[in-house]
Amino acid sequence: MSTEQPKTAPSAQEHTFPPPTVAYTAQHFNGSYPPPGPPGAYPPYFAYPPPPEGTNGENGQNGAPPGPQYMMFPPPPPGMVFAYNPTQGPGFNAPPTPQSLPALRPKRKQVKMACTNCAAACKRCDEHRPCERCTKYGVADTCKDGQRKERKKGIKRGPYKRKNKGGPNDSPSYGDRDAEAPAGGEWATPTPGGTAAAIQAVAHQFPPSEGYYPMFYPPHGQYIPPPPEGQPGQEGSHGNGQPPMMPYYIHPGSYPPGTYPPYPHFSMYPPGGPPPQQPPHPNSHPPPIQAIETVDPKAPKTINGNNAVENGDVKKRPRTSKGAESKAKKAKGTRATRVKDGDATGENEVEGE
DNA sequence: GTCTTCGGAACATAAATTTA
DNA sequence: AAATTTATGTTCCGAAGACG
Ligand SMILES: [Zn+2]
Ligand SMILES: [Zn+2]
Repeated sequence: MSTEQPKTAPSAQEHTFPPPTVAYTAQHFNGSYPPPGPPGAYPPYFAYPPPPEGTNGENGQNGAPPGPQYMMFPPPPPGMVFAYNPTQGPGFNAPPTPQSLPALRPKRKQVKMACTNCAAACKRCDEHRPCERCTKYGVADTCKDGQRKERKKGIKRGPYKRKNKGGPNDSPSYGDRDAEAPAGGEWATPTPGGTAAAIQAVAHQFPPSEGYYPMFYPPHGQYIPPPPEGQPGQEGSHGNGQPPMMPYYIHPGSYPPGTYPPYPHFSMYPPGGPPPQQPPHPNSHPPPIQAIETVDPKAPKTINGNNAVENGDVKKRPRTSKGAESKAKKAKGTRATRVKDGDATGENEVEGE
């Protein structure tokens, strides 16, 4: 893979599944996905680290990724998610590629230059003058373009790190919206309302950690209820299109050393043991289906699962008193002059008034 | 509840660096 | 020269405060 993020991808063992606060629905998975059970009982997907640099994934032996049934290979294109197990790629052949899905989210567009009022208010502007917002607030007369200051030149930088684009084993990071389609065509577009679209929605809810790719299992199999509490979960195998095709946990510690990625050991239950409670009777009626958007315009920030508020840490914001937006009050100095990092030599000032 | 304010993620893109 | 990476300055999302 390439592209951004200097972060270290967690190992398969370390990977934790996001909590399935499910919104993916049975109807999108032909009625058998997700399997019934308490929240958190099943991971929504499997994730594996990408193949190490310099390997080509031919046989799954030392240093190379294993076959398609275990490894997403070829790795999913950026911002894409495979709807099914890939069945084709270097080192193996089978029916055509699985369906891939377009980037999860469109980029936010912004105007080249916001008017001073909008900039001060940190609100969306448009290219009209007066802009819509100023008109709405009755300050059309003060709707003017701000002035973008010139970037400073002559600043020395350290060496650039190569990002190795287009190498034979290069595959972009999941969520990379800028990646190009592979030679020979475009990314497939999911049928709205179809399984692929549903999976896309799932991917949206559970973005994989950096360096990981999501892998979803289609509901070809039937649901196999978990064994009674205290009993070990049934091991699952797949790859031949056989059931059960449902989420299983990857068990750590069962990897042959020296292989990559380690052939995982599947279980219905997480390494910690079976889920605390029994699911409702599997034959009971499925829960009500809610519609899921293929592309949610406002989902939690970031697609790559970094950033955001760390631990529910809420930080207080100092308040300035009174302000006026709603009327033809006063639009002050542009907040756009805020300087985030105060280490630059250049200084800037609010241009008074 | 509505409205304003603003922290900081997301964007856009020029400058610096590397490569052809 | 072009291609690529990085940094800088910006926009504006979304949620915290203010305020009935
Ligand atoms: Zn405006
Ligand atoms: Zn305006």
